[in-house]
Amino acid sequence: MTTSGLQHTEYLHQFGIKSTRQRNAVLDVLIAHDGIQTAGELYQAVVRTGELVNFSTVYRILELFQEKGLVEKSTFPGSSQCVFSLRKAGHSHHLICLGCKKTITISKCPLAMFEQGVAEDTGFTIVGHDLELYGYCPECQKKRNRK
Amino acid sequence: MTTSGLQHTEYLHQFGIKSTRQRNAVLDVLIAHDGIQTAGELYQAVVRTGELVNFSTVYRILELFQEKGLVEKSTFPGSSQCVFSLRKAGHSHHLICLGCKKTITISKCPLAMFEQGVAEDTGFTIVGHDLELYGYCPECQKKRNRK
DNA sequence: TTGGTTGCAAATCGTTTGCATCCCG
DNA sequence: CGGGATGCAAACGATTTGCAACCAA
Repeated sequence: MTTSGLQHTEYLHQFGIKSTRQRNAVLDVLIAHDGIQTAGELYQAVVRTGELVNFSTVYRILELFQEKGLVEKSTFPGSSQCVFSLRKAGHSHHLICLGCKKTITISKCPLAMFEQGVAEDTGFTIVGHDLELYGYCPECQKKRNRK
Repeated sequence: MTTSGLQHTEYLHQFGIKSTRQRNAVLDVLIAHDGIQTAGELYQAVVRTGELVNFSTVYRILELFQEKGLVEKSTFPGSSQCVFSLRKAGHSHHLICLGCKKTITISKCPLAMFEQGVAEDTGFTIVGHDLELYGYCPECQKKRNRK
């Protein structure tokens, strides 16, 4: 860990989250990796930074971060595994490469008007949606073509 | 079970699936329930019809049905549980009530053009997407307002 | 000081698998 | 009859929990 610890503390406080060594470490990893990762990958990454954090603590921290709106929990397409990502300002979605799991954050969301229409048609109050796009990134496309 | 067994057999054959007592029973439940359900709910429903089917068989059948394009596997928002639903003709999505889990199938999908734009921007080949809307149905809204 | 946070280990949940038996075609 | 389908029980991976020790405020 570097001098960023203090900044993390402030950042967490903004979300009403008490700062601890472990939470700073998890936040570090979330910031460093722009995209989605499973709890396991996140845990591995924390360990790699040299910080000692228990696996169940990682889960508890992720749950807390999610409640406070700092991270977003979603699901890797097809699998039943949860993935986590830092919530960006505003509303965004992910484009996920099925080959290498590379993730691109998409800040445009085409659903606002659509939701409104659906709400009118159904009488539902729509509070949100899950949207993930998936496909293959340029590199993985090449690999697939070679086969 | 009623006389529908024979119809189910034909239906399954259309998908290249051999008919068995257990598969007919699962298909029955899938047809009866318009919307998504977890493997567990589906299993319970099968048991309730009086058919004897093993839990792991249900999983195997659902996996097979999915491979053959008869059912769709997705994820319940927020949770890590898989849910299954009969695949409708064409492309569709679900609007899920967070209160009572009632599901409405939405046959419109606003993403085709959006995907094209994202593909051009990123160089990705986009092969699909997960989209689920969630909110509260009219009944559950009332319940919530009473609190 | 003290209530919230963590580590540890065990429990739990959903899902998958190996293998012997069974049944559809 | 034969190969695929099933039941059973055990394995499995991911996630959650109870409890005692610990630490940030």
